[in-house]
Amino acid sequence: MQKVAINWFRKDLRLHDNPSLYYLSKLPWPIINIFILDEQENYEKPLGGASKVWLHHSLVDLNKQLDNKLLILSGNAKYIFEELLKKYQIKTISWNRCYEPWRIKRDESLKQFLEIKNVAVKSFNGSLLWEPWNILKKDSTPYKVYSPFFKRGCLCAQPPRKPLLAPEKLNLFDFKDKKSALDELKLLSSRKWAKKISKNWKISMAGAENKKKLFFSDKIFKYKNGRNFPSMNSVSGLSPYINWGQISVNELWYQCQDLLTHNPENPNITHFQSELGWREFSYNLLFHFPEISTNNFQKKFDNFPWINNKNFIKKWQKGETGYPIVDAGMKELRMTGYMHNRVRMIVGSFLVKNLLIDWKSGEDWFWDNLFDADMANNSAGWQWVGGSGADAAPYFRIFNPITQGQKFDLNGEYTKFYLPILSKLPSKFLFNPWEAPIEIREKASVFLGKNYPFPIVDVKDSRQKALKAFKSL
DNA sequence: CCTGGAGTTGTCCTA
DNA sequence: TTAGGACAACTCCAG
Repeated sequence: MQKVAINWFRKDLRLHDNPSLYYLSKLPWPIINIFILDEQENYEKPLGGASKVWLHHSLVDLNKQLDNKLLILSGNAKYIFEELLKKYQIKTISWNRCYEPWRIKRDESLKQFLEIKNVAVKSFNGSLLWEPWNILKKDSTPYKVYSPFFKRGCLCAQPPRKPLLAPEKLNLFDFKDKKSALDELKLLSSRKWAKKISKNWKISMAGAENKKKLFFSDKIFKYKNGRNFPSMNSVSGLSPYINWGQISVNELWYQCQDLLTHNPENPNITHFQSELGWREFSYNLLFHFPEISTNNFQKKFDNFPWINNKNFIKKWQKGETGYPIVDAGMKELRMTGYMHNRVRMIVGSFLVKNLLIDWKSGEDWFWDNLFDADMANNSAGWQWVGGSGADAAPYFRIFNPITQGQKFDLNGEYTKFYLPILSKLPSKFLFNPWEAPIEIREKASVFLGKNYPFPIVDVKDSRQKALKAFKSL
């Protein structure tokens, strides 16, 4: 039997700074590169629609980079490896670690199974700057507050791993009896929507590299403040690439370190690093408190009197709440598979604190529609917005969608782009069109209840209701 | 065990 | 028009 090594690609779809692949490239055996669509092993949260679209294009690209020798399969990983063991003498199987609770469990039992079969199993850290089990307080319990987690925990720990280069030479095993092609995974179930949301993205390693270059050459120097303004395009936009590993956070981290040597203590650069720190924090929470993806972190929220009005959920999803900044955000999500961070907070606050809908409904919708849908970030983010999370926003912090619009979308560029129907409205009324005199609305061809909805709730009333409900906990 | 300071992202009212 | 304080109290964390 042919001796081989297997590199199992998961959420590390890149050749550079890939510890697992790098390791195998130094061994004498030809490498079978494999990707397994294993979402059916995660009953609770199978991949969302947008994630599948991103994955599809990513796999096309990765396969190309690997000379068309990527083996793409779908199903239960254990059975798949069992089959491969019948055909090959597998010396080593190696992968980069994932941190979702279901994967940790699955990988553990898989490791045992493979070791019994005399396969050497290796796993590496390819996606976190610090391993969650290494960042603990002095009493060796995990952190629950971001600032000490990052400042004391991360920054005082061993510095992150330095990035690796792509292996110079890869001895790729030519897998002749490919059974499943990418198309059989049916990742593009709705081609029309898939096409629409992919339009603004180059979903490939080259696309990732471009976006990264663009960010580091210029945008990062306005990051700290610019990131608050959705029309400024000052955010990195790297999250989907980070999610699937086309970009390595270690590379980002050390690129920041490099920049910092020429721009010491530049607050824009350190701010971006601290955003990477938030990702670490989310993973830290998910690792130490795996229930956060389904349960309120603060138990008292289990008694919260949510009003799970289905009609409101629908309107929120479609961007028909009557609050332009909220609706624009929800349209951005459906149109591009992405939403600006500032707007994520606004639509999140609105769903939870004005519509009184459980954060899980929001989490589900984001999971299905975001290219960067990531279990750790998504649950931690929503619990933060909802007030039920670790170190969450205090309950009285309720965003006002009118004020937020006026403050962060000053000239309405963002809102008008996603809601062209409002483009002729004077900025004074852009975020509260129902308060505009009827003549002004008519002149701008805005007909409330016809081509743009009336607000579905009153923010003042609903704010008071939310405050009361939170107090009752 | 005790103590004190601090805690991503806001809003509203009042003077 | 603008700046400052109230909003509530609790838990986390380090010394």
